[in-house]
Amino acid sequence: MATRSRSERATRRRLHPDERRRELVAAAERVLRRHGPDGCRVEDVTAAAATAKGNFYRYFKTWDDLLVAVRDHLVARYAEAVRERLDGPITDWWATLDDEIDRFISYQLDLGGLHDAVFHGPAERARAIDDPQSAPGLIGAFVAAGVADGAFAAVDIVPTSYLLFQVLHGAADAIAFGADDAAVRAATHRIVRHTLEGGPS
Amino acid sequence: MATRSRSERATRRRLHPDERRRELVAAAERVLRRHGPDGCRVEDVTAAAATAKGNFYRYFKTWDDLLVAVRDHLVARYAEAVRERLDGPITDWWATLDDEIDRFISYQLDLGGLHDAVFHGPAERARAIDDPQSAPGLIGAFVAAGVADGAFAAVDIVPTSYLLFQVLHGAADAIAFGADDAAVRAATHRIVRHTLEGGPS
Amino acid sequence: MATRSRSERATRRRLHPDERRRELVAAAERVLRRHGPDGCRVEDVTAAAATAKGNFYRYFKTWDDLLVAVRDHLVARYAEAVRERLDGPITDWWATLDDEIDRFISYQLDLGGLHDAVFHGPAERARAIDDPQSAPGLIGAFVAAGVADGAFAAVDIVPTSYLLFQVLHGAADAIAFGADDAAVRAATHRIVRHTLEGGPS
Amino acid sequence: MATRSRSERATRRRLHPDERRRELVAAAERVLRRHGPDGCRVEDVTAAAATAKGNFYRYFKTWDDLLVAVRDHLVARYAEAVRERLDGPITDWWATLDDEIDRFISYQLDLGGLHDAVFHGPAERARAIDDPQSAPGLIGAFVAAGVADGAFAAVDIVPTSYLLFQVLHGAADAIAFGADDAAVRAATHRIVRHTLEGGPS
DNA sequence: AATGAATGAGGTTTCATTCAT
DNA sequence: TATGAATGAAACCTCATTCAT
Repeated sequence: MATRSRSERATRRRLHPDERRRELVAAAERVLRRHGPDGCRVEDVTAAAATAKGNFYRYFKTWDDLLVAVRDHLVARYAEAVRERLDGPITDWWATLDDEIDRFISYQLDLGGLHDAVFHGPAERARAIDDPQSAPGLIGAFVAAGVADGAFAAVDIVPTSYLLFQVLHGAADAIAFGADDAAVRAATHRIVRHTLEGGPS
Repeated sequence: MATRSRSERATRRRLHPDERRRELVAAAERVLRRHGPDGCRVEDVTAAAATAKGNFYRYFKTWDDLLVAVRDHLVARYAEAVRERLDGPITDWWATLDDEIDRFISYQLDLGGLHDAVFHGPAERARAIDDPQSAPGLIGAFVAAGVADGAFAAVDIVPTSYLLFQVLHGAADAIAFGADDAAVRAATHRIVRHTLEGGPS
Repeated sequence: MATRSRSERATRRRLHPDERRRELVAAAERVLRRHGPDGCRVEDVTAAAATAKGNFYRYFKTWDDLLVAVRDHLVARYAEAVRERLDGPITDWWATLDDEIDRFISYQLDLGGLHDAVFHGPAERARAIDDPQSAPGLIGAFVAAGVADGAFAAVDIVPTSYLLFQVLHGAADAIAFGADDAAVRAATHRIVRHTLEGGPS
Repeated sequence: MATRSRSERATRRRLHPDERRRELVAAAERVLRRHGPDGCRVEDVTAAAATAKGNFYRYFKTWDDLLVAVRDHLVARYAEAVRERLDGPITDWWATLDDEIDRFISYQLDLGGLHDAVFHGPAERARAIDDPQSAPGLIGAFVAAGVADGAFAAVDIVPTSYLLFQVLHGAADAIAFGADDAAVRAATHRIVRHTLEGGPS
C-alpha cells in the first residue's frame, strides 16, 4: 500500500471559503449556460468546480440558494457594466433608453440555459419586488434617474420597473422561442417608451 | 393497520375516455390550486380523481402534458367568460380595457397554486407565441378588435399582446408576492393604456 | 403503527465500494436461493444487504447485471473448490470424471432458487460460449487436461464442453423437476463417458 | 349521434372458441418470432389476432399458458413433419439420426424470437419430463424405435432423451449466439451417436 | 362472447441532501 | 475542511390481469 508522498497531487485544495464559494458559482454558471437547469445537477457543479459533491452544502443550504447566488452574481456584473456605460451625465435619455433595452434583450439571449435557470424557476421568486440588487431594481434606478432629470414621466418607480422587467424578459423569451427578433424588439421599445412618456396616469 | 371502511373503493368506474380525462384535469386543478406545483405528484392527482395511478398514463404522456391540458382548460373557460361579457358592441374601449385588466389580475390571484403551476414552469413554454388559444392570444383578439375599431393605436398585435400578457402576469405575481395591490394595478393600467394610445412607434 | 426499536437502523454503514458490492451479491445469493428469481425484487436484495434501495444502482446498472455478478461469483467459488480437489496429478480420469459429474449435479440441486436465477434467465445469455470463467469453461479445462493426458478422446473442446454443460444442467433440472435421481444420474454418466471415450467422430 | 347501421363493419367477429384460440396462438407465434419474448405483450398478441385485449383471458389463464400452448403447437407441427418423413421402415438408423439432428438444429435456428420464448422462460418448466407431446418425448419415441429395432444401445429412454434434447437445444443456442455452426453440429453429432452406440452404461 | 378502460404492484431510475470518515 | 458513499423519497412508466359495460 504505497503511501502517497506529501507533495503528490495538490488535490484536496484548501481554499478560502469565499473563494470556494465563488468557484462554485462560476462553475454553476458555466454548466447552466451550456446545459440548462435540467441538465445540471449538484454533482455537475461540484465536478466543474473540481471539488467534492458534499462540499456543496458547506456553501449553499439548498440548490435553490445556489441559483439565487448565480442570479445575484449575474445581475451584479451586469449592473457594473451599466454603471460604467452610464458613468457621465446622460444627455439623450430616450436614445440611451433604447440602447439599454436592446442591450438587455441581447444579454438575456446570450445567457443560453442560464436564462431559464435564473429567470424562471425558484430563483425568480426569491427576491423582494423592490430589491435594488435585482434586475427590476436596476431598471428602477435608471428610471428614477430619468424621472429626477425631468426626462421621463413621474411614474411609480417600483411597480413600473418590475413590470417593465417582465416586458424585457418576455421579449427575450419570445425571441428565444422563435418569434421575429425585430418585431419583438420594436414592440418592446414601444411599450417602454410610451410608458415613460406621456401624461399622468 | 387501519381497517378499510366498507364504502371505500366502491366499484370500478368505467368512464368514457373523454370524461375520464376531464375528471383528471379537474382533479389536477383542485389539487394544484390548493397545494401548488410542488407537493403535487401524479399520485395525488389520480387519488383526487378517484382512479388508479397507472391510469394517468393512459391520458397524459408526461406530467407536463397534464399541466398544458390544465392551462388550456383554464384559458378556454376564461375566454368563454370574456366572450360573454363582450358580447355586444363595445362603446367605451378604454373603460372596457381597464375593467378587463382588473378582472384578469384578480382572476390570476384567485388561482392560488394553480398560477405557479400553469404560468410558470413547463406549461408556459409549451405554446407558440401566436397561439390564439393562449392567454396572449386572448389579449390579442381584444387588442385587434380595438385597433380595427379605431380605438387603439395600430400596434403590432402578436408581439405586443404577448408582452402585455407578461405585464398582466407580472402584476399578479407582484401582488401575490406582497406588493401593494393598488399601486401595482395602477402601474399596470398605465403601461397598457399608454401602449395602446398615442402615436406611432 | 409499529414503533421502531431503538437499535433498528443503527448507523449508516460506510463501506468501501468493493465491499458493499460484495455484500449486495451475497445478499442476492441468499434471497435468490430461498425465494427464486420471481419473488425477488431489487428492494428485497437491498433490504437483505441492509442498505437503501437507491444504492443498488450505484453498483449494478440493471437487475440482470446483478444476476451476472452472482453467477460469476458462484462459478468462481465452485472453480476454486474444483481446483483444490484436483490439485495433484490425476491417476484415474474416469473415476474422477464420474465423481465430478455427481458433485456438479448435487451442487446445482443445492442451489435452490439460485439455479433458476443464474442458469436460466438473462444471466445465461450474457457470456461468450468460450468464456473460461463460465461453467462450460470449467468443464472445458477439465476435458482439455484429460485429452492432453491421453485419457479422453480428442474431442473439439469448446463446443463439446458447452454441450456437456447442457447435459449436466439438464440433469439437475430434471431431478429438481421430479425425475428419478439415480436414473438421471446414470443417463448423464453414460452420455458424458461415451462422448469422451471412443473413436473418432 | 349517428346510430351505427346493423351491417356496418362486421367487427366483433364471433368465432368458435377453438378457432379464436387457434388464432391467438398463431398471432403469438408471429409476434414472438419477429420480436422475441420481450417485445411481445398481451396487447400485441390480441392486436395481431384482431381481437380485444380482455378476450385473451377467456382462452388463457395466464400469459405463461399461452407460451405453453404455443410450444405445444410448435412441437405438434414438428412431430407431424417427422412422422411424415419417417413414415416407412427405417433402414439406416444412423444416417437418419444424423439427418434428424441437423434438421432439428436448423429448425430451432429458424424460430427466431420464438426460440427464446418457448425453450427458455416459463414454458420450459411447464412440462413433465416424460411428456410424449414434448420435444424430449419426440426424441424419446425415435430413440425407443431404434432401440427396439436393435440399432441403438439399450439406453434408459426417458432421461436419455431429455438430456439429448438439452444437447440439441444447446447446440442451437450456441450457434445462435455466434459459435461456429459446423463445429457445434459436429460436436452434437458426436455426443448423440456415441450415446446411442456402444456398450452398456 | 366481446370490448377496452381500469387496476395496482413493482421495476427502474434519479438526485438533493446527509453524514461517517 | 474535504470527501464521496449512503440515503430515501419520489418520479416515471409498464403491463399482466380484472371487470363493468
